[in-house]
Amino acid sequence: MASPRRDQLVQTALQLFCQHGFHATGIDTILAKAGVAKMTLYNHFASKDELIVAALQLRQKQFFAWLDEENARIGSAADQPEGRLGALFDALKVWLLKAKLNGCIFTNAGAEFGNDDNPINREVKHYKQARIDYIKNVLGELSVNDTDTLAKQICMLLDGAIVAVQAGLEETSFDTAKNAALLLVAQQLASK
Amino acid sequence: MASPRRDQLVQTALQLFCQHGFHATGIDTILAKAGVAKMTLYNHFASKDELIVAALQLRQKQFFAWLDEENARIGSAADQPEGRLGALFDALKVWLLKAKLNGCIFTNAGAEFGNDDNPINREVKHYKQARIDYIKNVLGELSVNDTDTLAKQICMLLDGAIVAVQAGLEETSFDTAKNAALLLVAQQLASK
DNA sequence: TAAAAACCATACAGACCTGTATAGTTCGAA
DNA sequence: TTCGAACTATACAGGTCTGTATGGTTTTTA
Repeated sequence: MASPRRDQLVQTALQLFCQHGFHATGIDTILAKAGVAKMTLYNHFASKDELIVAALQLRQKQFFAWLDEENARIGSAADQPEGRLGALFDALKVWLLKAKLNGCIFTNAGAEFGNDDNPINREVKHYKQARIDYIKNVLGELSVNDTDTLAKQICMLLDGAIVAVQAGLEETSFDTAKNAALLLVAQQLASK
Repeated sequence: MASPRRDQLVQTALQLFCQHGFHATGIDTILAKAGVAKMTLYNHFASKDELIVAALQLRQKQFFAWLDEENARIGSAADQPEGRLGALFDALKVWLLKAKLNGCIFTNAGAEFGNDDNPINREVKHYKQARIDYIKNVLGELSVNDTDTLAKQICMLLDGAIVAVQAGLEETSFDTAKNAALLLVAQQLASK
């Protein structure tokens, strides 16, 4: 399954899909940039859609690995609930403003591939749910009530901020979202 | 400028773009469904991109006209701030769950057309800003401080909920977003 | 060292895409 | 009734797309 050519393909594909979208990125463009022959691609993947799924899986793996690192780093530096979640938001802002990143690739995939039940959309759903679960876990350590609802609201604020930045509104949207998230957390802590 | 054929084209295009996205919807598909000849299209529009812009403008016009109606209807029924904003959210939920609507077409357009400065993205940005301004105006009547930040946060929650539903998560996401919005408003009112 | 697996380069099939060319048709207004 | 504008129908140019066929080359493995 694993192979240097395959990895090269998936990484290049992910990068190009992020920049230009899925339909707008042709197989030949990916192959040229990756320096891989077309037959090699179709030896590893049955179709372009399979390559897209692999690229989404790679992104998810990268993202949560990065999130674990950041969380560990923050965990030892901030004990206060607000500080911890706030630091996570700050880290996410850096991640999301990374060069040539056009919004959230999972949101973008959902936009491009209709609302039917296909492997790509399943990957999107899986990512969004995993992100909620991750935040829920962080909140759980903070001993807050109704972590499920709160985690969902935080993720909504995050996705909303990404959409706003992608649309060309101010990059301070991330901070605005962060403030809202902290207010919601504070309210939960107060009502406990 | 106005013409029955042109209107038919833009309406049909809007519907198909909503369902299947922009790249995935070909000119011929639109023409067949609209029952219009290809030369008629290129007599009214210089390119497919111009048709896309026209479709986005139509959607924006429809949306704000509908929003005005709902707002007027609500305004006479609910005087309480929470009731009014909550009713708006409930109305938006109905609008957004309308059949065959795959997320927010403006968010989708932003996803499909990179992050360069083109007429399509300008339309997206214009819509997102107009929506913020509208909410800000509603909040203004409620005499709340810092309406700008609050309006942006509410719009983020809305876009986040749309993304969540589009990804296949629960439709109750709208209610979860609504609750968060109401909490944020209540907090503003309390701290005044 | 010999066989097997992975990969490369090129060409191409077949479909679909946007946009144009051309000629005929409907239909309202002067 | 005649002129002109808007529309239709069809064909096609030129490009791009995914995916396949074929045959040669490199690399790994036994």
